[in-house]
Amino acid sequence: MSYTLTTPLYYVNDRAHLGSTYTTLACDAIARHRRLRGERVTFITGCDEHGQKIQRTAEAAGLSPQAHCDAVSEGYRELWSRWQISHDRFIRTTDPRHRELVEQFFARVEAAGDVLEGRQQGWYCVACEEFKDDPHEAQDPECSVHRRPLEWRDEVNLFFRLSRYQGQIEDLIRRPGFIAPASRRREVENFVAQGLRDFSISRVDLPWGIPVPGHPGHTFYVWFDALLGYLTALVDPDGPVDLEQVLKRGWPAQLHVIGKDILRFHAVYWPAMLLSAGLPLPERVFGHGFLTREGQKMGKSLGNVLDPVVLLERCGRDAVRWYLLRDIPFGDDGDFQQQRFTDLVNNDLANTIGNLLNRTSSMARKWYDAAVPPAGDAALADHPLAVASLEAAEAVNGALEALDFRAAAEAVLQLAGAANGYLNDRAPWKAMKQPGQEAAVAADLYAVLEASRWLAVLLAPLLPELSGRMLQQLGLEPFASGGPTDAPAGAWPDAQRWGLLRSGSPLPEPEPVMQRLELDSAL
RNA sequence: GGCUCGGUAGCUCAGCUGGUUAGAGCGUGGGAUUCAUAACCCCAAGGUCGGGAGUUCAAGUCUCCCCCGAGCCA
Repeated sequence: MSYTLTTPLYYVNDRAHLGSTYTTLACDAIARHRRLRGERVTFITGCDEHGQKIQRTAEAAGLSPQAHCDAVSEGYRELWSRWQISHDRFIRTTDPRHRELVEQFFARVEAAGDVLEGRQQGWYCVACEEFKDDPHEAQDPECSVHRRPLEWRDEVNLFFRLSRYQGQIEDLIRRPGFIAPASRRREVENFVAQGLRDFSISRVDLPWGIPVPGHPGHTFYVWFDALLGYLTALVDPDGPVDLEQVLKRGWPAQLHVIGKDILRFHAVYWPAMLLSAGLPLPERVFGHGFLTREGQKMGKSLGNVLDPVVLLERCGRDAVRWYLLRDIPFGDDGDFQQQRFTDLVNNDLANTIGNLLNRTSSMARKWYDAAVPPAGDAALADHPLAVASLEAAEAVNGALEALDFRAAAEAVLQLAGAANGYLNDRAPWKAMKQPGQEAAVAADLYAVLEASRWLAVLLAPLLPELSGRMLQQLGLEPFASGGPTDAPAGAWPDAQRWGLLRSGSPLPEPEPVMQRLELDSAL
């Protein structure tokens, strides 16, 4: 089984922000889950680097466009590395290989008769890189999105014959699961129902772009070139560029994760382009929501931008991943609230899960020679915690399959709650003071340690690092989920069996696996 | 202005095709406990389900209008 998923190719107009970090973290969790299940994953991310907006941003900074792109895309690379994102490919649309692929793709589209020449006249927003439908006679119109003046353009452009694919696109978006979450589908359906219009795929007098072969003076419209980055990413990094090759390297993608604002491009334009070029279509496009902060939009003008680097340094990867994945329904908009962030991280991770392992391991070490106690009856499959563990595993696997991180996290917490409750009911610290209770206490502690092992197993896709620390605390090896080479196929599913923790195996001295957050000042 | 999605306890959200006293977690208050990261466990208070009208024996759940938020298209 092979699974290809993508983040958007981030536009290098500005540095990475919390939104792109959120998207990328979510994709990372999906990629890790698939790898743990033994699938061959190709996780693609990268940068979209062409367009007039980039050119002007670079000029404003006194840099060449290339230097600007190099700097910003390097910033992304570095950020993903700090977050330990497990992407397999990082594609830049300024990569010379990308240009070759775009040329090959365009040749197919042109051969299919889908490239038309047309005159485009109207008001243009450089920030959107789009023509607006404002009337010709409008006086100093501005872009409703960017509140910046529009520029008058009158040029001959190349158009992609989108109208030809009306029927096929209608069929596609009707397909259950193609547009996710399902609540986003109708919006696209209505858009398509209005009738698809050919859209322009080239610009004239725009040096910072890929030249259109056979059409001097034209460069490709950024979106046309950017979407193709998903294909370039799959081309063999060392061999010659061959479009046909992507079919053997993971295309079609199983999943494009994007922000809800660019759903139309991915669910309508992109599939039509692929149809024209005779390539198969992606299986699913998931449009997630946006993040606000303390109820307000984040923005430079408000000065409330949350820098992912600061967040990482002050709080750590596990905490941020947990908060974003566990508290924000994937697909909906979410609000980053510092108080809630600290509350959830401390409660769930430090207290409920971390402390459970800590208290149990400490008792086991104290009374059973610093080792996993004899299991006794606790090894049986009908032990209450065995049942609870199995249920949690089913819930986690199902939820992750459905991209419902929140439900997965809740299932983990439920198991942790059950284990804490069990411990309190059985009160081994009391029983231990009675004579003849050693075997019963041993079984209870074994059961809770084993349940803790399950917690670590189930957390592996969501919080690989915490999972690893927990396993080490139990004297076990962490799961590798970060790359194609280091995942022994089946190790993770195999770990989902009750009673694998071996009695008598040594337990290291307990150390808190999760530090509580103490955030006195604002981030 | 049009389309789409959302507006349920202080906070984040569940509530399937309308039907007993509207649920969970966090936060708050109280109790119990000491194995543990002032952790864990138990209990409680808190909501006229954005507003208004309507359909129905019965509406958070259906219809219409309005208000607020988000995205898309104008």
